[in-house]
Amino acid sequence: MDDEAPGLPRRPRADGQRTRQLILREAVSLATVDGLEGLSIGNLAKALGISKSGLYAHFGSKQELQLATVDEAGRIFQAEVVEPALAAPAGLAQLVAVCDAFFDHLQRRTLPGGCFFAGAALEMGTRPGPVKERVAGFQGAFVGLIRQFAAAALRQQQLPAAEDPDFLAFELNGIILAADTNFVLHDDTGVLDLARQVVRRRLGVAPAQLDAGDDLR
Amino acid sequence: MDDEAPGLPRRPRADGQRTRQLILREAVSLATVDGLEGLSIGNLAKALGISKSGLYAHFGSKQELQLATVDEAGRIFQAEVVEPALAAPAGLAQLVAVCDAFFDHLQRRTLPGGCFFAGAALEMGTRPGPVKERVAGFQGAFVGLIRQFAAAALRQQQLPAAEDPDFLAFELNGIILAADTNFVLHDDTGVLDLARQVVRRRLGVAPAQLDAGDDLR
DNA sequence: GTCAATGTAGCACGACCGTTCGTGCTGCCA
DNA sequence: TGGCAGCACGAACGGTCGTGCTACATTGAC
Repeated sequence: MDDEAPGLPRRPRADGQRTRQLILREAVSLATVDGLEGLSIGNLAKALGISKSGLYAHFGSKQELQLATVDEAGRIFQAEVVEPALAAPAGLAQLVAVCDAFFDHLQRRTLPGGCFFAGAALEMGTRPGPVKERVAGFQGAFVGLIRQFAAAALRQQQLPAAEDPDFLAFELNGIILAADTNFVLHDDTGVLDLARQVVRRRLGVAPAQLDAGDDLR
Repeated sequence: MDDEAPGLPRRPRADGQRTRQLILREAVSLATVDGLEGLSIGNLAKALGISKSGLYAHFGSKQELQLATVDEAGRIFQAEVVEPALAAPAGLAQLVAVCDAFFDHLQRRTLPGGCFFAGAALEMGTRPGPVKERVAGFQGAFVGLIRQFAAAALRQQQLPAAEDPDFLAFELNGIILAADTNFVLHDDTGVLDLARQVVRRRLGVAPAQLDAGDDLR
């Protein structure tokens, strides 16, 4: 992931890495609003209160900044969506949990422009290069995770035997994308409630208590 | 749709309207690659072999160009997706037809960057203004159309009575978005075959003959 | 405590952005 | 057929883009 050319012994200082981390957090946020390509060095530096060249010292080029931003977005997604799902019991519950974690992730508004990867996938899909490949890698890994959950649920006979893990993963990924698109477009949390119900109805589990015990407002 | 400020009696010439049409077609194509915001006057003019100012005579501002581009994309979508679906018999067949028409639309590669509205919705969702509103209008109308088809199929008892038109429209819209995202990202027509199967399995109709009689290559 | 490495700033560059201007050319209607 | 509005052009505006360069401040290791 964070490979470095071994010929250049770059030994970053402690505060430098802290600044780099702050830059990347802000970069992920801005990228969900302006896009990964529309993310500009000047805007990013202004939002952080540092100079363009000060920022530029951390990343040799805009493409390196984009790659590091994708990785940072992956870390956030891992912490906010994947890990909560992995904490759920394997099988059908995990399948529901990963969708709910995604909807919670949106509702929490960690990122101002919705899901980073949904936007980045459509934006970079038409721009071949290492950035697109990295985005595609994360997206493919996530769909693979859902398929893995679905296969486990099938093995535990918590789903009809006629179900197909690939089909199911495709559908659930679609529900997730539809939720993100409609949420971003209409800024209405009711979309997320609808999505939660759709997931449960599709998987044949009992509807959740949407108003009990969640402090997501 | 094509409203004009009534204070200025603009009486366009025939060749002017033809040029304007050529500009908009190219604008829609470029926008699916560079995004609606990344679409630049200079690039568009260069692609058309005309000057920036010559192009600018047709649209007073970039926003007007964007609005007209969204409308043109809507016309293309209407002709390529909606009208073929409307030609199918009402009910379940229409529900399948609208999805198939969308997948065909992608496979035909009318636009180089996949579905215009899928990209525009995610891109403009974070940018309030008239352009976002117009995109949201088209997107909402399309989901409404799917729901209408679903309701008709339910009325004709071609679907289980437990199905809900809103839920179904949400799911099918999701399948469509997943198909577009994966197709754009991986440039693999196999994704579209998978999507066609997913739709049929979900709706409980017989699998299509994917290789018989379609000249889509 | 010294010193080299690292972090940040300021400045400037060429290119491109959206936009405006002045100026011809030309299809259309009176 | 004359006149005029629509069309297209080249040039230029102020800004911002990504990207370099140099200079100074800060830091960590010896």
